Amino acid sequence: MARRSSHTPEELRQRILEAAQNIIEREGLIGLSAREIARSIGYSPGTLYNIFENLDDVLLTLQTQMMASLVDVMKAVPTAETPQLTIDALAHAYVDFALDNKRMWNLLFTHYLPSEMAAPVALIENVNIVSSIVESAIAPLMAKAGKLEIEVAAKALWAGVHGVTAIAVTDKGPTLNSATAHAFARQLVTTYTRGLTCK
Amino acid sequence: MARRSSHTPEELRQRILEAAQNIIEREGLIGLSAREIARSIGYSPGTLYNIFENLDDVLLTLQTQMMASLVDVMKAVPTAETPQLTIDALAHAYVDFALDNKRMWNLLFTHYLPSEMAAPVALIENVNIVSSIVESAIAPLMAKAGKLEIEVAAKALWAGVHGVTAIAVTDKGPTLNSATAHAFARQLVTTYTRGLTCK
DNA sequence: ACCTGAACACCGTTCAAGT
DNA sequence: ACCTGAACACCGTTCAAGT
Repeated sequence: MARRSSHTPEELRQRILEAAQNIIEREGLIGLSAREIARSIGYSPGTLYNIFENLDDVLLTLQTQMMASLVDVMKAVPTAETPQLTIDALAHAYVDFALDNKRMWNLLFTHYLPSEMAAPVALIENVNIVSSIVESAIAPLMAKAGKLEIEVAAKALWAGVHGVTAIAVTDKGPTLNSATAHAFARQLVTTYTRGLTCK
Repeated sequence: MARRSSHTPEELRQRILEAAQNIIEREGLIGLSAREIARSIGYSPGTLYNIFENLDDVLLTLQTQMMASLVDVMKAVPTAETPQLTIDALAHAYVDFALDNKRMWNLLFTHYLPSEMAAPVALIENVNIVSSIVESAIAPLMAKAGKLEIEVAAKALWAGVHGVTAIAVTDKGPTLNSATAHAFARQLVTTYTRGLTCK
């Protein structure tokens, strides 16, 4: 039986990705399965494997899309009056993005690829773009520093903001959680940038 | 069949935990299954459920053990000549611990509990102990600050160190990875503490 | 009391066979 | 060309039955 083609391959691709995202949002990674995706779009399990290599490929595609959205959000942050304010705005946008997409954002960092599978180029490229946005924002505070020094300073700070976010989204503690994430990110950014500019 | 009792319940408990840890170290969370644990200790799958509630219970117990080791490591860090050096040593110990136990350390933060299951008290307690160790180390730098202010400053910094570690252990980038983690943690600690003490 | 192993309701993935 | 669905080799978990 077969050849229903009520959907083009691209449509099918999108429906699979949407279905996967909905399942993850609803039940977390534990609830996700190839068969469940197939059920929810009304196709047989085999169809998934005509379009994607396997379930990890679906997840990897979702991660890539997510990272692209993050880059869009970060790029849309306007340059503020001072570098400090720009960095603060970037951190705010980053935390917001994570809080708005907790489960999917988590996916970006918690799903370990089976080692045979390489991360897609687009994903790595976008990680670098996020880095470079922060570097551009931090550079004016480090007039005398070299390129490498700026890169290190930016990456250390951003890893820090990432850590605040990572702990906040788990909502496990009474102190650092979703409700207070922005304040903690600001504390980190403020103190760190003061440390950079202060002798 | 049954009643072999070549092992006491406590022995069995330990063998299950060890087996689980070995599987995770070897194949990651993906390779872990109740049946695989049972096979590797030479018991039937059902036996696992005499000792643990389910597989998540095994994982949670492993997380608790891991967190207890981390606390031991952090407590063993001696107070150095200056608060900055003490904090740096604590960060170094934290990063080292994570690098020495990459997969298990990851477990501490990446395995989402099914929401019906509460984190064990011992686990939460130990998270608080780590916090308080950092707070004690940072307090001398903030003589005029209140208790709450110190807590926020310590938690923000530690979340930052955590973020550096989290990105480093994935070994995905050419810049911030296992080989450079210590340097990035130091950069963060140095700059942040300078920001704290500098007006 | 302790342990088994069959049973149930699931998985991911493949691929011959249908239209 | 596209899709199916049976098949294979797995899961987690339960629980009657055995010693």
